[in-house]
Amino acid sequence: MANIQQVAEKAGVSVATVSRVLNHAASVSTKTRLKVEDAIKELNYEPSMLGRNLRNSESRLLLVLLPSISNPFYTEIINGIQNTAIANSYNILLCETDSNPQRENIYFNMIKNKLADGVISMDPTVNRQKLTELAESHPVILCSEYDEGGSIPFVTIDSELAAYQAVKHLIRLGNKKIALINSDEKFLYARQRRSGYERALKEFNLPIREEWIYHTRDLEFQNGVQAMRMLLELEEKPTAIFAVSDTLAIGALKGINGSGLHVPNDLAIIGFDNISFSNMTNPTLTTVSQPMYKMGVTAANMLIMSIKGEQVESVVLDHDLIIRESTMG
Amino acid sequence: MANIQQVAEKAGVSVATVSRVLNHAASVSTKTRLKVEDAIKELNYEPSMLGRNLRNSESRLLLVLLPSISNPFYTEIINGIQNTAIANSYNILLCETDSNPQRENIYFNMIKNKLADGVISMDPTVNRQKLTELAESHPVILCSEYDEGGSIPFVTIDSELAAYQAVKHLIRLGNKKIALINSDEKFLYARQRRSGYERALKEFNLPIREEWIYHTRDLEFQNGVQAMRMLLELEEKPTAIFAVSDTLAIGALKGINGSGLHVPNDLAIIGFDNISFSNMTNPTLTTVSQPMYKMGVTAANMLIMSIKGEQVESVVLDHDLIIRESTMG
DNA sequence: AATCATTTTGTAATCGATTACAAATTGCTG
DNA sequence: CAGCAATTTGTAATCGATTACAAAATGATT
Repeated sequence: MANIQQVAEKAGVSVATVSRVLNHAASVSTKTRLKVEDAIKELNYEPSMLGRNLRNSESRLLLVLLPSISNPFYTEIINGIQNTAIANSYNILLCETDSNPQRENIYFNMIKNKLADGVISMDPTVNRQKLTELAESHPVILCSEYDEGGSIPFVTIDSELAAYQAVKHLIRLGNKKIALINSDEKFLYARQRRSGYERALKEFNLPIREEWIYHTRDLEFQNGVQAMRMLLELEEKPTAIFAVSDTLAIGALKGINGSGLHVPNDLAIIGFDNISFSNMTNPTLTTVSQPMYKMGVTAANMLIMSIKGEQVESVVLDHDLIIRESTMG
Repeated sequence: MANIQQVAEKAGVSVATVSRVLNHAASVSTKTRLKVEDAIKELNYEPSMLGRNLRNSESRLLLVLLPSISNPFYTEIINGIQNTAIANSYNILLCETDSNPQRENIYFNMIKNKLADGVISMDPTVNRQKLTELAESHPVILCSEYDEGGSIPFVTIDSELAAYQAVKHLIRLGNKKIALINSDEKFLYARQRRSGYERALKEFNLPIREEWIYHTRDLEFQNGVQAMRMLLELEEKPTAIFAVSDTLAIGALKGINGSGLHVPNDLAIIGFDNISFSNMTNPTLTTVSQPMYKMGVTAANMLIMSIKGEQVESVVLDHDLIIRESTMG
């Protein structure tokens, strides 16, 4: 791989001139520009990002932190981020943290070391303290999960309201015994969705029963299967389920199918996220749709503004309740 | 962010000594080492990857190219890659190419520019010519999809054999009319799986009928639904389906369920990949299991060896047929 | 205390780019 | 063609690390 020095020699000019050609500086005569361009082509030269970044302190790379790529929820968000990034001549690097602090550290260092210009974090398990610290000197945006009262700009939806509306939909269908399959309430969205769930129940004077609230360890299908198994063993079984993610809801659906009961006739079920698979289940899954692509676009735009040094405001986007077969009993 | 210069000043030593401490060189006296370590802590210093990489021509970063993160097939492979990388103090960056040559280029440049030390490509649509060119001077490993007769080391399974066995299983169950839902045959795996399908049919003297072979554009669920819709409109309908990916098979399952037919009683179905969803469908899906985690581990090990300058040989791993409800008619 | 071997530290070049400033070239005018 | 302004090009410092080599410090031996 040739370097700028060799190009300069071949073209019979100085490295400064080559650099000017590379950066489309106006002050290069057509004649020398052509000479340099020929040399570049002949040597198959491409400028080193490393040298350039070191000098410029900019990489035009954006980091996207996510806990696990196995959750299809992130797919569309990433598309939105990527398209927006590319439109602004940035590129993205996906970083799977596996909720592992050591890995987080590595990626944080990439930011500190100017290997990347900014970061969008979608990892709810990320170390808040460290992220806040990083955000003091580097551009950081939170996407989907955020910090109440924190200082980092975020883009998200109103989880509480979405949960409230979902549960209200179940109540309107005549359900009085509604279970919640929640994830760990260390996550803000989990607390908010529980709160929306309870608000709806209260509004219709339905009791909030602890045994109908199940907390899963992760968001894998298997956790949903497990949750449903527990709920079906109760003396007083629920007639409807609200799960805080589609993966859990699909697991629950599986659990119900396995027990001989029927969805939606015996049990109605609502998920959250509208992942592509939620439309492939039998029956198809009623779910809350987050504007994932738009979230990605918004987060990327906010980050790019932030890199430019502009102030950015947090954004709350709209959601939709997508009614499908699993609540058409 | 402090630099090595400031640490040296604070500790009252030269930058060389600081660098030696950072790299655990033996020739530093305990006294000065402690001084330097104190200074590092006090200044909250972390070495710049940029400066270091520029000098060392090594980044300890591995690139993983994949066409789309929405395909769950890649999830486990990536886990294998990541764990292996970390065990060897490498890190990985996930690069979604979207089968877009421009994006590919960007990531190829990262390699050329020493922003990353090597690349594992899982993208069957990647530009072979360019990749081969890159592989002449940089470590490259192909994972899953590969090049027949190419020079780049790969890790994969025997797709032809797997398809042959899957179709033979359908034949043994008494099926005589077996359809193939294939993807675009520009992909090697698609040609191989078709070939295995045909070998099984021939062996049992069953006719190969073009109208029972459907080619999809992509591997999305929706493509499977569409394929099934076409197959069910045929005058002579198949009694069994072999789909070259679980996503297609799940889509097909959906298409069958929607038509009032029953799996496995009316139609048996086999997928390919054993993605986590395949166990969540109703009925659960019989499928060919690729040793995805192991593929990831193997590919990463091969790449790391290759970076070290060692010669590596291509590997073909074993697969399994996982028999579930969709073929238990 | 002088000598020499060994250990420890420092100096300065290097990686590949960018850019302020200086220097050279060009073009124009009288 | 001298003189000056405008344009074009080159020189050298810079970003932040590593490391060959030189220099200094330490310790052992006589």
